[in-house]
Amino acid sequence: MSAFGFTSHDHAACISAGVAQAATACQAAGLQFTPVRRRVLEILLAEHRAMGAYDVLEHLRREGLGSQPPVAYRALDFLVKNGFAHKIERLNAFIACTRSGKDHAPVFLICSSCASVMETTWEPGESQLGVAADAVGFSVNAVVVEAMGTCPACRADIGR
Amino acid sequence: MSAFGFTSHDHAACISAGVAQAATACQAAGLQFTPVRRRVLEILLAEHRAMGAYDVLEHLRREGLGSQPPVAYRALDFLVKNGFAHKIERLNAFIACTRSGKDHAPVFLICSSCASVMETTWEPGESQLGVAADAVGFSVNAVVVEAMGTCPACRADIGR
DNA sequence: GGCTTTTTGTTGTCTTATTACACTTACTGC
DNA sequence: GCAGTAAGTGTAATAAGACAACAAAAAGCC
Ligand SMILES: [Zn+2]
Ligand SMILES: [Zn+2]
Ligand SMILES: [Zn+2]
Ligand SMILES: [Zn+2]
Repeated sequence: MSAFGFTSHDHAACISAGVAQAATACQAAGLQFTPVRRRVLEILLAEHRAMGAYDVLEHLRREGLGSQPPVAYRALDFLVKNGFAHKIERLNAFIACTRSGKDHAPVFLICSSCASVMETTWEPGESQLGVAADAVGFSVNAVVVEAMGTCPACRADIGR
Repeated sequence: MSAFGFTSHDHAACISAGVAQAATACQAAGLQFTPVRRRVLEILLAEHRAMGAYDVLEHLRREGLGSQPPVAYRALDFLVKNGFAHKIERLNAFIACTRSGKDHAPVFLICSSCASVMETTWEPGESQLGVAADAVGFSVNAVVVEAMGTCPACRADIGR
């Protein structure tokens, strides 16, 4: 059982679709979707939670796909750079992108109780951010929005 | 020379005002504004840039105010917890708050070329974020918005 | 003064991330 | 197919960032 963001869904399909999507995108862009990279993406997709690089490495180690930190970091860098995963700065952790393919400004809702993460998007242009940036002559490349809070499941637990 | 955010200003006044502001607030709240804490705030205020905990520690060390990491981390934690400074997650670094006192949702414009940071604010409620969070039953406690980009000064340098 | 709470000093350790270099695999042009 | 080049992997070592734990000192309180 798991949650897409916080709502239930067909998670097995969710994983295979994510991998297939990435495979296609790599194909199209002439990128090498190597075994390690594929596996790391699967590992991230397996949980809608942020995982530390060393958590990922632990999986790889058990499967004989690599045992030193750079193996995990390199795969994660690849996934992040090409938009298949995101880094949650606040947690020093990584998560598979659920809107892969589309160019998007991600927003993360992070449960501080169970560490599950939901990804959504926004339009930076519409906000005061764009206005404020323009006003001082700052040109924005990338925006990170991370909201800490409590997910529905954990709120229910607290109430119980 | 320096920049308030990215615009020029009376920086000496900017520092003393920040410290005085914090001193008053601590007084009022019954908090101890100890020498180390004061000094760390001054160090942060001295530059409108994000400084790592170990950068701060280096200053303290030279001034004989402490030499071990916990000294810096404790002072920084105090300042962050009480709203006199913020942590820039993206940089693992800290910056003095320029809107101290007011309860605010900070937004940071971070220059990836020179690491200067400008703080501005927004209204989370008005945005899609609040809407999206409400829709899935997620309750938001704190929001971090960090925009990477290029500040006016660095844009000028590039153009040159 | 005596008691409690807060802050500081210090040691040690843990987590996260990167550098460096040898080696292998994959692509490219012929 | 095969050299030459670019991209990716294996491994060791180390840097950078952060915190737990405990003893000593200082501040607040009665
Ligand atoms: Zn799923
Ligand atoms: Zn939760
Ligand atoms: Zn200033
Ligand atoms: Zn602030």
